[in-house]
Amino acid sequence: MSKPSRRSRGSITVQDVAREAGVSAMTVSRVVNGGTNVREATREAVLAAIAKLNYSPNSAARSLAAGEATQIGLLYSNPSAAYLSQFLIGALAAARRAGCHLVLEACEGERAEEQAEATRGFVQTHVQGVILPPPLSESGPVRAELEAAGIPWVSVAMGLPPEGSLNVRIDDFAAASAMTRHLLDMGHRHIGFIRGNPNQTSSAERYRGFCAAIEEAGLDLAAMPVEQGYFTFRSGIVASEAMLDLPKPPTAIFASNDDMAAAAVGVAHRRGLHVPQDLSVVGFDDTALATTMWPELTTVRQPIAAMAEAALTMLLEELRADVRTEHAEQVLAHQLIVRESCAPPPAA
Amino acid sequence: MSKPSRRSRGSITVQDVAREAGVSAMTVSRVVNGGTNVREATREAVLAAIAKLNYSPNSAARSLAAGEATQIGLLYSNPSAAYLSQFLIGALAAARRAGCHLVLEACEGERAEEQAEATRGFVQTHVQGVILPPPLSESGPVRAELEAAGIPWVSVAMGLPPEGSLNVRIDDFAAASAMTRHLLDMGHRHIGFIRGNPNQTSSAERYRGFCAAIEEAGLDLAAMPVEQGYFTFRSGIVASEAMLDLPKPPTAIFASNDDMAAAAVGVAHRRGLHVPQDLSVVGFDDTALATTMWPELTTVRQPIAAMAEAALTMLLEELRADVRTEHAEQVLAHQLIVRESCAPPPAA
DNA sequence: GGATCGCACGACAACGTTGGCAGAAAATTG
DNA sequence: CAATTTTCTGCCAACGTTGTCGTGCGATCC
Repeated sequence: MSKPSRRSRGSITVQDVAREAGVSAMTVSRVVNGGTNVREATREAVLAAIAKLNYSPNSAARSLAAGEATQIGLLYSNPSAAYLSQFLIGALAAARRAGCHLVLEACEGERAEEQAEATRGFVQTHVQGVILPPPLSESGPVRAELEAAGIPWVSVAMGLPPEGSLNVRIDDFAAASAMTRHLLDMGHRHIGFIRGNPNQTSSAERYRGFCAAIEEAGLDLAAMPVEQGYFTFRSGIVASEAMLDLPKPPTAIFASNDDMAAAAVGVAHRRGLHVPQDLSVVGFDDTALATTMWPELTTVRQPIAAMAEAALTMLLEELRADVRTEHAEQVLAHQLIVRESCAPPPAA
Repeated sequence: MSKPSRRSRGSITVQDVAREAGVSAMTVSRVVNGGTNVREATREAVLAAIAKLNYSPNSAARSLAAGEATQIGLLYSNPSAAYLSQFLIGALAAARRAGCHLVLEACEGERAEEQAEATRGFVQTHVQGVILPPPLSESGPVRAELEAAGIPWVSVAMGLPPEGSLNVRIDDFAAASAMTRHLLDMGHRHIGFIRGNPNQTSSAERYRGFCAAIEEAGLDLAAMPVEQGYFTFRSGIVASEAMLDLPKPPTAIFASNDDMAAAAVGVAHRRGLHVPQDLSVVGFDDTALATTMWPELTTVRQPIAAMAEAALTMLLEELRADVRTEHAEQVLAHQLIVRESCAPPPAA
């Protein structure tokens, strides 16, 4: 007579599987994780038992026993909603696989003190590591605070990460020059560039990529109109207005992100310019905005979810290896997404 | 000489706190959770010890010992990115508090078989409950599959949830009539309405709210132009074109969501109409889009994150109480957000 | 004033898994 | 074929918490 345990959830445990397969619980555990040093016949028996009982390991027990990191912080700010949701999807997938919890903290303000404050929230909640999506990946106060607390972090999507930091990114430089070449290939010779917020190194890298492609084509960089933007829709309006007010406006505008590109399209429309017939506009990021406008935007896609996954994985590896690794950097592939906002320049 | 445990993470445990406070571990546990049957003096001693040692409970151990639900599914589809990110933020906050994991599953397709397939993914991963944000909250196949597997679920943001279901929502009817009254108060007497996707009951509720406000004002409902939309930007373009092609176009357009409202603004601009001077446009949802357009959109804000939190909390309560509760419904407050896309009708 | 009650608290076991070790089995070698 | 190595497997304890039950103590009730 086995009296049912007081707190039985009726779930299948390693013990059940072990009994079914005629082995010990430890062997089941070995098969489930990695599975070194298990005879093939044994492994198959265990796998069969797992399949038969439809066993799935209890992640709480697992992380308790293994003593692994369970709380990973994610500090976000100024969330381009589209970016954030993709990022969370990727991070959650990796977190579940690793059996760890994601702790979100919002950091709205731009001020150093606000950022430091939000970071201290993490220190108090005992997160073992932190993921920093842009733009906080570049925040001095945040990083100083983490450094002081001895909490490792991974920066995501920095343009030019400092040596010795953990980071995941795309090659902003290469992506921006590829996009510029796309415009050049279409025949544009007078291309305006709207820069991104200078508080992010990716802005500089994108600009550098633009410049490199222009010069490589043998054109005069100084002749290209360049305006300063701040990644916001509003700043894109100001920049585009300035650019189209020029005596000789460009035939194409390359905005450093989609929001500013959308602004450029809006400004053009209000001036009676048709996009892309009269003016080509391209963006960067491929957020949801790129397809909720007309015409749909030619842009650069970042593999956001994959970057978040990579960041979390990298962070966990760092935490598992108790020795501080010197430098881990991962550069993921970007993709040029050609849609309808771009055409050869008007014949005139 | 206490020899350090082999797997010590050096973290503070209940034992440490208990020693510090001169009580037993169990008492610490009681203080931390609820804390019934603890003398005030003891409680204070424990709290002091907790503060001193900066203790925070290990959630893995907690959920293991308490045997609580640890995997909650979240099936999303067609994510308006802004909606999804807000939703995830809320769900994650609640999940962490409860110490449970969020399991995401994407369901892209519209077809019944695809939806059933995605749902079966949950059944196999042993999630104990599922949260269904719109539009899947209304999906027959998904619900049938969950019903068959005996997995409880919570629907979020249905317009008119069926009796006996767990759900969290806002009052779409009231929100839509409030918005309509806002337009009426501004002096509009000829208001066009773009309906939402008929596969969601919230579409019908919003339309009902519009109708009620119109009739309450003593106006002729039949004189108001109504077009069918599908919550997409594209469908909004088609509907707005049709509406503005009318011999007597409306002075205001009420779109059932922000995407379609953005489309209406775009169409107006291309026709040389100024928003809001020549045409007022209002939306619904207050997604990020509402502020990345010009003029910024007057719309209805749903407390998305709060709804997600409420849904998860409700689901966990349902799971904890092993008896199936009959009916739990929670209606959260919406908010009318007045921005710049709305003005009195032109004097003409 | 003794029996009873209720409250506060502690000891112990259990949750489901994995790490360390030791023992058994198989493979290799002389 | 015996000795030795290597590969495989099982036992026990530990991870940090909470549930159950029992004990001690002061208050309450006749």
